[in-house]
Amino acid sequence: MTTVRGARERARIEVTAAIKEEARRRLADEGAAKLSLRAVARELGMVSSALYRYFPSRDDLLTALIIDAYDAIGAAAEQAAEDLRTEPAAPEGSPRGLQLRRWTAVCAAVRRWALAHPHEYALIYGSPVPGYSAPADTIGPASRVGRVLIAVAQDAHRGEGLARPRLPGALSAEARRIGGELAPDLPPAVVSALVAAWAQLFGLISFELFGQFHRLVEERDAFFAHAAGRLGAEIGLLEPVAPPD
Amino acid sequence: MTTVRGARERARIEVTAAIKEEARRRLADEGAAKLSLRAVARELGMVSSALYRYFPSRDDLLTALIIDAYDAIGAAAEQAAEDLRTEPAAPEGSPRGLQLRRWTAVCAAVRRWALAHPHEYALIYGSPVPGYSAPADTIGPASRVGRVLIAVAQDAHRGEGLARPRLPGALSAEARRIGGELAPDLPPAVVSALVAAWAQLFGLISFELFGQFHRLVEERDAFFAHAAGRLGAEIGLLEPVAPPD
DNA sequence: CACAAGCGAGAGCACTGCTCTCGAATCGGA
DNA sequence: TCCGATTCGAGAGCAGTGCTCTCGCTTGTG
Repeated sequence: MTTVRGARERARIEVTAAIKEEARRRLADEGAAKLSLRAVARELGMVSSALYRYFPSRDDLLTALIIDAYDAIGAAAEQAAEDLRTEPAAPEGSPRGLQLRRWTAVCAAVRRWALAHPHEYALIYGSPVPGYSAPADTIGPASRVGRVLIAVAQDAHRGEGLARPRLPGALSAEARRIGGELAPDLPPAVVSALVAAWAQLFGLISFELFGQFHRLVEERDAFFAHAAGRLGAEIGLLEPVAPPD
Repeated sequence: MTTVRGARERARIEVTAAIKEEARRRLADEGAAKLSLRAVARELGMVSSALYRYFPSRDDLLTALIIDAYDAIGAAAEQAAEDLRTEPAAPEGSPRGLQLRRWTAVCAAVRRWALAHPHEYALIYGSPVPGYSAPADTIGPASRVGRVLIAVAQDAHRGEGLARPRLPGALSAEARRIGGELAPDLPPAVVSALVAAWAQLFGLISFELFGQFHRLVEERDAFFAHAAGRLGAEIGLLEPVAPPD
């Protein structure tokens, strides 16, 4: 990619990384709202004004953290999808069963990352920060998880097809437009269901993480796994055999 | 309820209301993170220290706003459910169809309130504020929307029943526990689906409100209506007639 | 080698949440 | 009616914040 030209540039990269690292640490301790540039600088043994050589404002630091967080949660999702790209050991289970397992595995990986990095998750999927509107740099990384979900749906569709009821007229055109850019091979009904499932997935995670399930849902792993499976069913990833009775 | 005893108490109530009103105004302008007690006090023509007679800290002011917001969005949901308690004009449509319409109407009302009060919505369903853990006063108001969703499901179940596939073992006991407190008459599978649908509903709303649908979903009313209908189907609120082919 | 660019340090400004003290207004009981 | 107690607004003050500007020192480049 970009090559390091000299000692100055190398130092700049290292200091930038150290600032983000320390900021992430303080973020995990006290949350985004209490994250202060001065405290980060103090902890790094530099004076606050020096930090402005690396990030022009507090919002720019937060933006960098947001991009990193999107990348990290996207990488977790991609890794989970990659791990199940081919049938592992057990030979039983149809290809469609495999894609459903992939789907729930991706959902579980996203949730796992969120539980492990609650404040970074809140940074990207909680309320947008003060008067802050996402700059263009974030939209790429922000779509990584969505792209993984699309890829799983595409693999399943290439396998044996995803059947969904057709959509109301207005939505059908909309779904065709969305699908045209992201997944031209998928039926509009699947595209529409995918977008909804994508949002709903983060609804489940956010409610768990932000305390709405407090004293309500206890068996959270099982609850989430089941709900993720239902989301998969909603986009057409059905279990191969429907158990009779 | 509580009666006003004298001029002092009446003044206190009025000033408290004025502070919250002004705080809400500034909240809508600049978001929760930039809401400052001093600015509120300044706008009200009082000195900042005087404001502490009414709210011991900034977090307490935010807590009051949170409770009000939960109450407002809960009231919006309750109103929508009440409006459709009995079949309006059109006589066609089975009772189950009515409950599905009630369900989507409640979802739409919640979304409408969120779109009209984005910052207040972010306050309650966005990231929890700085190191702030919800005090006990909020859990009552926080559950109003959920209770409305439960009530619609209960009315539908009393009508002609809600059929849901049974749950995996671990979840069945969990759903029975949850249902025991909130809706003893509902089958565990419905309870479980309700909790998931509740979280997923706010996933849809949050993604729209927090900009994740930017340049992705354009026909948002139609998209949401359809997704809310699918959520209703997920708890067993099926359309009376399944269109063949 | 000289010039320019990058960098850290320090001072400073306007702002914040919050505390404390001090009078004035108000209330309740005798 | 009066008087002590409570409540309240005003002001000063403290520690902390984001951010700017200036001043030298260091480092890379022509």
